[in-house]
Amino acid sequence: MFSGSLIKGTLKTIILKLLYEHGSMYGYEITKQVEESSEGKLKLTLGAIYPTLHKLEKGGLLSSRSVEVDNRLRKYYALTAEGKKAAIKKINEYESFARIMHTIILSNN
Amino acid sequence: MFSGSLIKGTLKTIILKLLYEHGSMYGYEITKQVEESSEGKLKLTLGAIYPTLHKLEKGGLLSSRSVEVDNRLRKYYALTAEGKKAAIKKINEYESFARIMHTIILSNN
DNA sequence: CTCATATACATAATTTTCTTATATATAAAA
DNA sequence: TTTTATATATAAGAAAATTATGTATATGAG
Repeated sequence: MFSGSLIKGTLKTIILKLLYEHGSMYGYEITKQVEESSEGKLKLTLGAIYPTLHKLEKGGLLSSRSVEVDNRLRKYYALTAEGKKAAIKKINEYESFARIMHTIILSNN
Repeated sequence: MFSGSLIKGTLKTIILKLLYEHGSMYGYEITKQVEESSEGKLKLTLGAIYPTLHKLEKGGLLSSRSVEVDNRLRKYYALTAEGKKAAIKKINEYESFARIMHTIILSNN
């Protein structure tokens, strides 16, 4: 589980990407999905997820609808048209950044 | 130049890695090196570099010596024995994190 | 000769982003 | 019945960066 700080700056990218692929998800589901696809190595904290979802919605990138399941509320989020553009942009930015980090981290000079 | 936030959490790793490969460097040199190897795409701010170098030194990972060159001070930093261990650890952590991000970001499900 | 740019360090104020703690509530399993 | 899982929300605090500011020398352009 990393020293922690590496997750910083990538949370929005992860959320946007997951919603881009899955169509619509709720907060708790996002943490479970990441935990699963990382084989338990990356655990997103809900205290970070929820404020970020709210912020993205306020910024017009997400829309939400609340659904009652088993007497519990679930708030499903989905990308708006603007959100889809932002998702693609963020993913490209991450790829570009990862390439640079690869150059720095894996070079021997 | 990324939305900015992606650099967060990777600064220490970058510094430790560069010092690991170059033996010893000064703050300004680190920013130039990163700018060059990223083809101008990644610019580390000196307002982040200097406090981080001080912090790493205080933490025992770096040692420093000041050298006067052209009537200007240069503060060269190098890894301590502990710093070398930390560098290797940080690099491994980054690689592990990058692998997970790759799984999440580049998957279609 | 002066002004912008480059070199070189340092720190303070602010902002961004995340962690940890707290709160509420239902349901199932031990 | 108490822990674990599901599900959301927010507040306090810490961590890490950006932006702004300050000092100082050197060089090249105009």
